[in-house]
Amino acid sequence: MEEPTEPMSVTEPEIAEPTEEAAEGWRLRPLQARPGFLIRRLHQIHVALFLEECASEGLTPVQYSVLTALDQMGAVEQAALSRAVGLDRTNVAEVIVRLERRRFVRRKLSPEDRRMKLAMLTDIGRAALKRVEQSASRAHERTLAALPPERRERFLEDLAALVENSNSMSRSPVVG
Amino acid sequence: MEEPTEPMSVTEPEIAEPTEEAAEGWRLRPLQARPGFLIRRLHQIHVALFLEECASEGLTPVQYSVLTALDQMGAVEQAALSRAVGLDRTNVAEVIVRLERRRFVRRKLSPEDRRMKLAMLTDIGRAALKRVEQSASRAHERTLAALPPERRERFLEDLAALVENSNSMSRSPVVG
DNA sequence: CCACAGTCATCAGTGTACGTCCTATTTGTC
DNA sequence: GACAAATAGGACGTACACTGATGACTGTGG
Repeated sequence: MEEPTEPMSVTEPEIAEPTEEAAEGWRLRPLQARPGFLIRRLHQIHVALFLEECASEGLTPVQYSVLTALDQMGAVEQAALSRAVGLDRTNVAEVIVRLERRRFVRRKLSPEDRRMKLAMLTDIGRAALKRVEQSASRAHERTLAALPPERRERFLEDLAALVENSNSMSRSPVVG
Repeated sequence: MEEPTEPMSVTEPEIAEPTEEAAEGWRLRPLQARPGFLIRRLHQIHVALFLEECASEGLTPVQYSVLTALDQMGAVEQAALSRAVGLDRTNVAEVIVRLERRRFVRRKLSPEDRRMKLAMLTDIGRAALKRVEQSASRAHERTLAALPPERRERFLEDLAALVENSNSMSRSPVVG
């Protein structure tokens, strides 16, 4: 893939001030080289890869996350699920509804606290999760394929550090 | 990329060798350490930071991208804009409608090709973009704040490499 | 000159993500 | 036992992301 019509080298002499650059010089970069843009694109790409790999089961990345979390947690209320997967709580509710329609998930009122509806995997859901795991793995693999293995680990560490550092941003910090 | 060489037994003995790990053992990691999860979270976080920083102008990251692209490109049709910002074409249309409602963008039929509606920045839009750029920069800065400066550059390179490599995934590959 | 393939915009439908306001239930406190 | 605070879930509205389908228009080839 060639350069986008030579967007004039970003590494020009005088912007070399690391402090300036780091501090707030993002607008000196072309749009396509800014962190927000790249993160959005990589997210788009991973979702596309995931959907392609998991087309047979028709599961989205988020649905897969919810199923995985339920598999690990057993019967939980939506709020706990929300914290575990870093999903907005209203969104968790919607995802659960979809999974319930497909009989992957069942809900029942908690006997202890009648405010709660506990969600849990059904056998059908567990089987679907099992079937899809290899595909999900391939999607993850393909997402990182461009990086040599030793660079991947470091990339994931950086990713984790950034997420950890700003975990409290976005309504649903992950508490797991 | 080579094949995952078919580990075949899904019910493998639970412990993984490092080689296995790299190849396709993503499901052996906790959900919260998998690439897809981290990428989704970082995207959530950046959006939240961006919205917080740019609350005064009420612009989203995508709207900012579209304004920036229009500023650089002049009057363009939606399809070209879609390719430039890596946004789905139907989504570009929606974003343009929102920006048009706020008088940031104007549209007119192309005199040459009456299939096209050319979108362009208004003076109001240009002024808003100018006002918001510092805030957008801060959002970018905060997103990467956890990484020491020398690590940031490498992280962005990796990010760019991954995006470049899978650019054709997702309906809207970015063409320079 | 007309049929046809390709391009551009739009519409309808699904899913993710978040905010805000609202109700039901539990719990802490008096 | 009454009542406010806290919490779970639901309802509604906005924005992004993609698929598939349709209609308008263009530039060809026959």
